[in-house]
Amino acid sequence: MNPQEIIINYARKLVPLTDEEGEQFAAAFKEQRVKKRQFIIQPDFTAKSRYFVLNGSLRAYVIGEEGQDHTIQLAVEEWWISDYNSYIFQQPARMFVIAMEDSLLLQLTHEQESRLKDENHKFETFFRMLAERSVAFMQRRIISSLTQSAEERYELFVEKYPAMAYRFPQYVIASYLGMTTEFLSKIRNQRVKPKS
Amino acid sequence: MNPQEIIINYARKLVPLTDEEGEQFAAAFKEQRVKKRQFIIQPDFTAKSRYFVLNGSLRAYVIGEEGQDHTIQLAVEEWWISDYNSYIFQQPARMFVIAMEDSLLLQLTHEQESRLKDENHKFETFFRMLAERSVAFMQRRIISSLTQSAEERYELFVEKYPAMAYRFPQYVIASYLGMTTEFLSKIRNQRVKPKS
DNA sequence: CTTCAGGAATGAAGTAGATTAGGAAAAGAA
DNA sequence: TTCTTTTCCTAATCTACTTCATTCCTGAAG
Repeated sequence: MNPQEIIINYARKLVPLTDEEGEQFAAAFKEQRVKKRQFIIQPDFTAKSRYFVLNGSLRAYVIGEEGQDHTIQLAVEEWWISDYNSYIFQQPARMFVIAMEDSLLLQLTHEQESRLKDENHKFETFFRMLAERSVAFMQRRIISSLTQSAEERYELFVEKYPAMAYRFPQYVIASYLGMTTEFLSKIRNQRVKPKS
Repeated sequence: MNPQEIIINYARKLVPLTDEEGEQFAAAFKEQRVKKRQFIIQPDFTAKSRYFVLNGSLRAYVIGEEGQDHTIQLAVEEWWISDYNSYIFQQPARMFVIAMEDSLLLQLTHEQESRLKDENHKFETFFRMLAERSVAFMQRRIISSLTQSAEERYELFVEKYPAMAYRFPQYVIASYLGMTTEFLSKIRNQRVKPKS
């Protein structure tokens, strides 16, 4: 499947599109290849685009006071990534977004997205649904952080996203789940051992 | 200002509406009075509506394994509240939503919202923007929970929402910020003392 | 006025998870 | 291959925060 087909297919999971609408939608995106460790978003610059991952993986993070990094979002195939606070309000970003592997992305600029939404009600609906899904996703993450222990959060994560749990290095998972890499190491090895 | 004017005014902060469109928008809502401690959403029932607060205050929370409650969302005048995971996907709720004071709400059912979005592109835009703002808001909360200590989270909260910080009982604020009421008490009293 | 319930304060003891510091593997790069 | 960098592990110590237990405070209801 080529990139255009993939993004059209994806969009059709949320809204029905004619072939013509599909093409119109896909035409708003631009393919972008990024190499491992390349940044696509950096603090103080406004995030002009959001990105859809065709293949590869990325990570959004912020740097805390004492230099530790905290993973805000992860993305693999068929996920979106950006600094949304920056993208939505077109304000300077706080986050880094970096490629974890050589990746192929579809870039959608804020302008192109606006144009799409103006052109066709269905595209507006699409982005509304996308945002609502993010809300639901983030709410689950907030609930998890409020109600669960580090170990429970990790188990839930592995259960829901087994592919991610081994694709990203451990320090990334740990900082995504809000714990240190040392502690995650402990949890992982406790889980394996019990062969009594 | 009457309830209709308030909600129209509110909507106009996000999208321009003619007087006629404003009326059409407001007509989709139904006023609802709730008394302190009354539930408007309960686990296992599907959240049929979302609510806009005209006056009063509400709180959404989940009950953890050991019976502690965790505040997921707070709402005062001009805020919205519901169990969004339930509302958006029309699935059984996990949360309680309860009135903290006698309150006056505008209820918008899922059906009425759908009708609005179908009738006029502008309403679809409105709800898209609402969802995007939630995304940004929740992202900030996630960042705060990952990067800040209990004390820092509280200080940020007081700074951004000073009105809420004293309107809600302390145990509510504490469980919203992810700490115990005892610990918040300690933080508060440390902050006041230093008169050296 | 009491009585009672919801909420807040305080302090002692316990613990989940962080920090620190060491080194061992993987995995790239040369 | 060898060198370098990145990632992971182990274990001891430390601390931010929880738990538990008790007392205090306030306002509303009788």
